[in-house]
Amino acid sequence: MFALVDCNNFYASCERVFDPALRTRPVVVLSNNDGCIIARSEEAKALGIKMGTPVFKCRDVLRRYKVAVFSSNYQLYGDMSSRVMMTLAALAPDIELYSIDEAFLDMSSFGRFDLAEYARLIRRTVRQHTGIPVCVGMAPTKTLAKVANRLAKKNPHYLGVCLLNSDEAIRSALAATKVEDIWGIGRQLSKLLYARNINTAADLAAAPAPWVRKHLHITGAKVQAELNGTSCLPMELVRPAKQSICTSRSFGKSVTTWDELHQAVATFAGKCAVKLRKEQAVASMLTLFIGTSPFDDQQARYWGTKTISLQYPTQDTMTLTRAAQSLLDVLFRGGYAYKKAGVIVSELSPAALAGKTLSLFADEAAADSEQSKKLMRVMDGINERYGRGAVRLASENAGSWQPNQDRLSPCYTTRWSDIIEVTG
DNA sequence: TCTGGGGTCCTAGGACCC
DNA sequence: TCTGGGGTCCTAGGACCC
Repeated sequence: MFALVDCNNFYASCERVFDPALRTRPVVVLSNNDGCIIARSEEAKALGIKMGTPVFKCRDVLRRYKVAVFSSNYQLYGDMSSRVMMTLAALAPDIELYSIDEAFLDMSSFGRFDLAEYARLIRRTVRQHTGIPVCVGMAPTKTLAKVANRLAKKNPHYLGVCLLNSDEAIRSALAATKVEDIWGIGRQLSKLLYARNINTAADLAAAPAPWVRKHLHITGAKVQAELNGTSCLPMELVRPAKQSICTSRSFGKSVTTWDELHQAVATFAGKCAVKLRKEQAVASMLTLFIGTSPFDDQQARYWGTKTISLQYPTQDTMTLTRAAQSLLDVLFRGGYAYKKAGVIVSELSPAALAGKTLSLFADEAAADSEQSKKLMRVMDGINERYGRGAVRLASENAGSWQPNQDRLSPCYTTRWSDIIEVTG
């Protein structure tokens, strides 16, 4: 048996934990540039506010119903997430951290427990330790546990727990689930399935396997097998090493000058370098992309992307920044209103192995120098202690490209200065 | 006026090898 | 007239997830 524990309306719930006055108000959380709605409390959902709606399209509703609106505060959500996960890890030994607000638990060794009762215990404990409401779905495969969790969320009388442990329970759960609500079946595949009159999870489970293999490929075949009770997706107890790392942002205002774009690109490359060092990895490739708004029909459009392979695998801020900026020199075209840019580092390998193979060309460095490593350690140490950006490259400048974040809540759990009242 | 960010996996097809 | 068989690697693009 697998359990899927999923936090309810996670970002909205995080904001609520620290402000009881919000408990009776609808709450929404916005995307990075305060552009779209990416999390909604139940009350906000009831107002008809859809996931991903641009804020400017629902401004009236937000105002009329006094909806509490927040910029996204990933420091807060990340910290709340680790509290939830630590609580779960104490309740079940084998846990897979699936996303910021979800975890799978391996329940196979809980045979002598009343699973429904244990699920309720999980729910109570997480609520008590963190203030975050969660739902628990349990079933013989991960995909069925997802189905169960969704039912627990949707039907209030389940009281946040749904256990699928009999053929009968599984059958009726599958019949009550549309194909588009199955984990692994997205928009395109749903369209294909509906066209074949395969409408529910029960229909998909019963569809001819060769047809599924041919049209939904190997991933769809696994989904079908999992719906039929054959577990194909094992627990991943250790997080696999990252294959790529990306830092990208939409700009608060359009950027037209090379200078400002240069600053943004340096900042994104610098953030990638920090993430690389946190991952203890080095990168061999770097990609830069820059572009105009895809929504603005009045302005000329441009989208440029270019990748280079680095001379040697690196995690050095200056090396990566120089590489990104050299790509910008190639990609930049004057006369456009740029709205977005990003840096991706890829071909990652463990930093511990870097430089262990000799360069073919003896006079070229094959890895970051000791000096570079020392400098990066010091930079990271200072920024850890005094806050992000306390020390940085001069080229990483703030500018009008910075995203809007007008409604940011305090970092209640990670920053003293945000919660200490200054009384003079 | 105003539209997110960060990932993974799979497949098809081309280029190339012997 | 008749023109093989069996592979690998790489990349772009599409699909999915949260």
